[in-house]
Amino acid sequence: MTKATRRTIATPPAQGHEQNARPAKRPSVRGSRTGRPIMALLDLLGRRWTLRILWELRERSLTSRALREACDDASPTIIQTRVAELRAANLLELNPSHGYGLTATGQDLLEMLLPLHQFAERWSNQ
Amino acid sequence: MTKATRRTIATPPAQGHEQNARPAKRPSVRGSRTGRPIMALLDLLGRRWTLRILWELRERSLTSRALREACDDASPTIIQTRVAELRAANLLELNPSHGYGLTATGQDLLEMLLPLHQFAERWSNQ
DNA sequence: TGTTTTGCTACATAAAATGTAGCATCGTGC
DNA sequence: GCACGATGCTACATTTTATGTAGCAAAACA
Repeated sequence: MTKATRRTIATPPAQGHEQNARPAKRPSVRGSRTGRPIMALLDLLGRRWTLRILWELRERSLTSRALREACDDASPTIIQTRVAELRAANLLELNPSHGYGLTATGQDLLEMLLPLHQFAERWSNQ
Repeated sequence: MTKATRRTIATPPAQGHEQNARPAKRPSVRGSRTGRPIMALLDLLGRRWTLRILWELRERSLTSRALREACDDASPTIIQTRVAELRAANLLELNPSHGYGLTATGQDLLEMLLPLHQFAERWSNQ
């Protein structure tokens, strides 16, 4: 691979601390090497099921199994992977009593995504 | 595959017309079968390079090659695939003189994504 | 005319996602 | 104590997707 090397740096791009998460296998984000956090964020959100996971947690926490079911029964492998990435990115946390939920940062992010709901309705009727 | 069957319905989910795009190989969106446009949208945006492509076109049109370079020299195969999907979704169009650019709908969508830039900056400094 | 540039594709290789099964742990009820 | 179910998470073989290189045909220049 001689082109854009992929996913080689930690998440968030300039953090330097891995609080709140066990070591994910690939706790990195493509684009973060450029020093452009937006690229790192777009890469993170552009991975399969990531947006959906955040969306499903928008108004309640879910256990890992419930989250999986909410995501059209996606395979546990990928849900665990995405959840680990999102925890490393400090967007998601595991509360032993309630399951997975958004962090304060994650809620900030989600608020920006909520308008997508209305857009999607318009878009589907075009 | 006995679980969630993937990407079987046209985009946007309820359109019924394929204006503005040559037949993409997979002009469909996972989740659209549920009748929940937001799921279809999250699936579309959650494919690799899709958010990045929209982002790179936020303030100017780009030729296919320029778009590819802007996307960290991603492989032409996937850029063409994503571009075809976005055209089928009526978010992106090809203007023979300027290259690829956002449609009016695409611009609507992008305006919702612009705040991500500031969020990303805060997020990377946490 | 030849030379670029364009949009796009072929195709072999590498990487990621899927689907099934199942492990270890923790709490609850008995 | 000890089943029992639910939880978080993992193994692994198969399928799907992405990558990287090369290159084609058509259009736009020169």
